[in-house]
Amino acid sequence: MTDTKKIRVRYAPSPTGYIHIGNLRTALYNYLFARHNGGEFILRIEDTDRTRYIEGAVENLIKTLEWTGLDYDEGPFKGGNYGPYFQSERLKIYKEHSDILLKKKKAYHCFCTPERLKALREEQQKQKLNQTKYDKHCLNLSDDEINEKISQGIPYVIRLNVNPEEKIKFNDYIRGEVEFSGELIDDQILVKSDGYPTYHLANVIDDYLMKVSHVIRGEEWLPSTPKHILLYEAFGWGTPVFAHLPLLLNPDRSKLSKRQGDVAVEDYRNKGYLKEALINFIALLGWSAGDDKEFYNFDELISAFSLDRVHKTGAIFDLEKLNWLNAEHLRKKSNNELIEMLRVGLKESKYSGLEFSDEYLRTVISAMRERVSFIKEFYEKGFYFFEEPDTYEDPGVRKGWKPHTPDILKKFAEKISAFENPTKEEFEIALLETATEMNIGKGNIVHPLRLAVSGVSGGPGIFDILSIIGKEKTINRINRIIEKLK
RNA sequence: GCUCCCAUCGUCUAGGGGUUAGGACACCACUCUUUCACAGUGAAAACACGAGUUCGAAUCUCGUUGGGAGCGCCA
Repeated sequence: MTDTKKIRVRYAPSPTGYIHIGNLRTALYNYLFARHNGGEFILRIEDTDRTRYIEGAVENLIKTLEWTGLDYDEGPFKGGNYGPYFQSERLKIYKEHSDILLKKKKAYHCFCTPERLKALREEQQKQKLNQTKYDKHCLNLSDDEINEKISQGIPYVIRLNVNPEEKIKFNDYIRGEVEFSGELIDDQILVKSDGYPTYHLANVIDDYLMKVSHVIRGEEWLPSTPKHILLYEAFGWGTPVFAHLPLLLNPDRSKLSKRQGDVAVEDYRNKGYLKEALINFIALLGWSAGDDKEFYNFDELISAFSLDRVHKTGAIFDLEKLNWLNAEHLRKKSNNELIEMLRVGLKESKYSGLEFSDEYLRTVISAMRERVSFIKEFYEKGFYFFEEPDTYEDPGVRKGWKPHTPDILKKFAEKISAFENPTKEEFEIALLETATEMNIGKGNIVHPLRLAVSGVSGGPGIFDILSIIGKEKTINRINRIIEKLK
């Protein structure tokens, strides 16, 4: 196997407890890129911050990822040839590699206390220096001094030794050539005093060892990419292709954040968004195939996706369009699929104690499917299919309810009593006859009748509603509204 | 503040030297429907600004302005 040319990408989240919607987009683009090109998609857990350990976060992350359908080829609980896939289990590897850097003098021990560092930063800020960065205070410690301090148990970190003279240039797949001056780059901490690597070190080592060909990540990493390049160079390794994705934005164009709405994938899941809609939507936030197609299923995305057509501008996460897409995807579902989904929703609703036949739900679905964007709307907008209306929408009452309306409705109730189990057509006949015999327009019956059976003034065709709820309930509800509006 | 990135309707975007600057969401109107929705039709809505290159810039170059991100023993 000529592994070297194989496309391998990774999604490398840190286990914060949930997946940020922006991270899902990053994961999706990695996934689509891999699948489109017959490459591999790796999941790696970046859990090197012990202070942020959250119980169950990884499981939750994987569960959410599974829900979205982004299946990975290598990763936690699945394995692969380049594991382990938890960074916390790769400490030995990082140690070996930081030793190499130390030996090559590309990195050095630093014994400065956090207090000194803080004071240094403040001093530099006060002097209005362009950049606050480490002053290489510990760079020239002799081997003896270093060993002495280590044996005394003085905590230390390992820093990258950056040559300020150097210019770092690289070619970003999405942005083209980007150049940084070495004098602005800090002597980045590579290994923390607890012995754990920082993101920068671990990320570079893992991407190299895992043979990652393309690093596709958010734009927020662009400024620290030179550090990573320097690291690849220090090890004498070639660099992967970097592709920095545009950010997902709040409505005020700042980076998408909690403060301004839901950012966790599970929030959207809990709100009843379809994974198909969410995936479709975020795929289009920063990428387009170049045509007018907007509705995609998963396979269509895989075949249409190309990194070349990812653009550079951040995109606002616009709920309106997501809602529309959700409705579109929902309407594409078969009745049987919708029955299943509706049953799940019903079980979590206030109607959980009630029993409904598939046949009943099917009729409700046909009546409502053009009117809903979410599953829950079947029983929220169409509550009158599941319970008696208790209140009556006010504009409907004021506009349609006249003094003689109760008589009209009573007449209609009489008419339908004559039928055993009236069909939609028979309900219609009953209404027609009522109108003729009382010499009134149909509207005088239709609207109050709708109000009586549903409590609201909008919804499916009146005869659809009547035939779904049936004769008994219709008559009961007519009597009830007459009583209530007396 | 410094570094880097970015700039087409309100939003997502197409278009990359010659276009009536196209589509979608949202909004509005009309049609259909005695309701609501769906659908259809239509309206309104954008190349941030200034120079330069060119016969000709939304498109190429530079600058300005604006926005964003990053500057941690977080990732």
